[in-house]
Amino acid sequence: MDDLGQAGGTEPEDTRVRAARIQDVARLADVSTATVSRALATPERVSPEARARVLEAIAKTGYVPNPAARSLRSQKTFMVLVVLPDLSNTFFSKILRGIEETLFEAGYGMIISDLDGSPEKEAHFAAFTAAGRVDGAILLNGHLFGQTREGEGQPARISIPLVALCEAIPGADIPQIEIDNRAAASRMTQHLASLGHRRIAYVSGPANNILERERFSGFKDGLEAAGQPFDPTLVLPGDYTIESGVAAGQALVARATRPTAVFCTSDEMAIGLMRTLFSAGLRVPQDMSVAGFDDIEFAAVAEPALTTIHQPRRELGQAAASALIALLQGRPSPKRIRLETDLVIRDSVASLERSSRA
Amino acid sequence: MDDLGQAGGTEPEDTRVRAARIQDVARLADVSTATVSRALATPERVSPEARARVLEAIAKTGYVPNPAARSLRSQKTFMVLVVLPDLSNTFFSKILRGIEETLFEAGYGMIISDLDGSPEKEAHFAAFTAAGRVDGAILLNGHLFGQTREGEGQPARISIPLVALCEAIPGADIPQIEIDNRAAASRMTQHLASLGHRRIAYVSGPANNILERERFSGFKDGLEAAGQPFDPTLVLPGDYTIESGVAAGQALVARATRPTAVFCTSDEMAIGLMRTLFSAGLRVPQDMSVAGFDDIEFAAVAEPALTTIHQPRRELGQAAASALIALLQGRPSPKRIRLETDLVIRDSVASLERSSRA
DNA sequence: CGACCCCATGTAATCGATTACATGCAACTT
DNA sequence: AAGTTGCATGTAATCGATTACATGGGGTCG
Repeated sequence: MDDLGQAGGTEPEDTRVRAARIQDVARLADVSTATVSRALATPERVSPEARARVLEAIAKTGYVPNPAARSLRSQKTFMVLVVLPDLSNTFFSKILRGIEETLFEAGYGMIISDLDGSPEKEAHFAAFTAAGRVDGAILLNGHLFGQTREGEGQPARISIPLVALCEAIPGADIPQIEIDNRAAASRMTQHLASLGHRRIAYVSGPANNILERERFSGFKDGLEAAGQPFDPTLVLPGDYTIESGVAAGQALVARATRPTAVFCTSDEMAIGLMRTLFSAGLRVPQDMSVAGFDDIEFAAVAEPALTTIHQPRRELGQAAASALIALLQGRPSPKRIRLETDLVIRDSVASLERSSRA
Repeated sequence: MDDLGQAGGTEPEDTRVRAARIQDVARLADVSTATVSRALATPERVSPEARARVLEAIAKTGYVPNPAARSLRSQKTFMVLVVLPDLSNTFFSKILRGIEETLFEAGYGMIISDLDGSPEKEAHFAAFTAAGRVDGAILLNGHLFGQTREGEGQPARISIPLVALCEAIPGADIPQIEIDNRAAASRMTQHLASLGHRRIAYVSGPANNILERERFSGFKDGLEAAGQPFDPTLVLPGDYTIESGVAAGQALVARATRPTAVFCTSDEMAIGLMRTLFSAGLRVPQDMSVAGFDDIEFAAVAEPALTTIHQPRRELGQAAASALIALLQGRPSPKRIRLETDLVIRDSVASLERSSRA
């Protein structure tokens, strides 16, 4: 309990001052605390003179309302929880930015929870929301809280407004903001097929992941639309990370007959996979075409520049935040928002000239 | 004010229940609220029987202490603000993860503020901390709050524990967690020089940025150590982004006499710059060597794989969070922590065989 | 000119947990 | 046996802002 030893102690006088309270402002402005509160919340209900005195007193004292007190009384925190599976994944950063921007404009703060695949953390944050520590949450992880241990002495569930972003949550009756993963994957597959590719490999996302299921369906849709049979041996497991792309590349390189094109369901995997191909002496797209998904910043500057599906990440974040804010303010929110994707054609996919007629 | 229209309304009964309060628990366990509080905060000060009854009641009601009330009374929020200049920058994501992990283990939540170069946002978050909404803050943006408009009716400044991460804050008497940017830049420069490079270009970070100043000093140190003169025409402006790397590449390509090596002070710029070189038909490292800084995930899988300075990003985040937690708990914290960097040699830098003897 | 209304403002209850202080009881000391 | 100590527990003040309700004064209407 030794208080000393803290960094910051060279200044002679203790600058750590007690924050000004509403009472201090009230006294200085010679009004009651109620008037101060009203001057801030409902200025039109306070006389101009009183308002002016209050504002002056606020400026003089540097008063900022104590959020804990305000929150205790009004049962609002002006905080939103953002739940995501992996904070260090590049894909999320721009989405987060979109969320943060929009929340900020509406006066909300953002608390981030990186689940990191840990059920304990999930339980913790479930309790966190239940404790009323946030007004709402944006879920990027594809499922609701507490779906784990059901039954038992389940206490009264506190439900706060939720919004699902990117990974739709099947059973949940909450706004879902997403792209049409299935259609996008189908489109990319057909693009590859249209360039003559007959042996198209698919590097998947994590099993049971909703995005993966959608994209995989889209992949099969695309093959079907192109009149091509689905070959399970051309499906390689992945989990959207660079490393899994590298591993998938190694698996492909080791094969006797290789696909002519690979559709990776994330750019990170595509970039990792290309790396492995280069190391093995293969060229992209001459020896193998590679397509990605997401259009992260590095897709455009990869070598070769990556053909991929563009996701409006910032807009996705903004849309999710807007939907949540609508709910928080008691306004209706659309149940499902689907933002448009684009097929971005760059240099990693080539037309298959010869031997395209198998 | 129409309440209807909200998503979530198919269930017949309203599941939104009032959360259990400490009084509910107290009544159920047949003790006072003080005992409930003590059973949680200081279990050893409560009889085993009472404690058991309290815990049972808590389990039954699903009680979670109201953080607003707790915070109001105890003047603690168990929240930490993380201030960063650009959330969508890849470099920060792993740092954030390190921070989040460590904070989480200590029971702290993380609020993120992406300043985005906006003074308004900065002012907002300054007020935010002043309002006691967080117990401490980790600053990744290289300066303290409120250094903008000084003077004026500066209200009593509330100071909370702060920690500077990555970008040291010159005057501030707070723990600084960083790497030795100057030494690292010098090392890379000497590495390039040792491979025979005599014309080494430097792509800078934003002007006035402390990192930039350090790295630039290191660059000059390195040249001096290698016995090379500093040539201002070989300094190209950048701001750590991919785009600025692309721009720097264009500037280089346009030159009559080009450098044989380029030291980019971020991997993102290096990757962007390489992209431009390829587009211009130049090869890396045969025609020009390129070095980066940071060792982000994509550095290892870039083509060619990027020679760079490795920063222990996760550890940096963890160290900053640990230092802050120490301060928050009244323990001393070292004023300055410098984590080790590594020179990671990959394929983007080559030895200059011929013409190295200028 | 009296009744009524509205507006600006003040008073005080309230949100829910923490904790200083008070109390009562049991065990121990001399 | 009286006094002391210490533990478990309860009572109630407290944190700071919001807001329902009360109040008083000025204006309007009949």
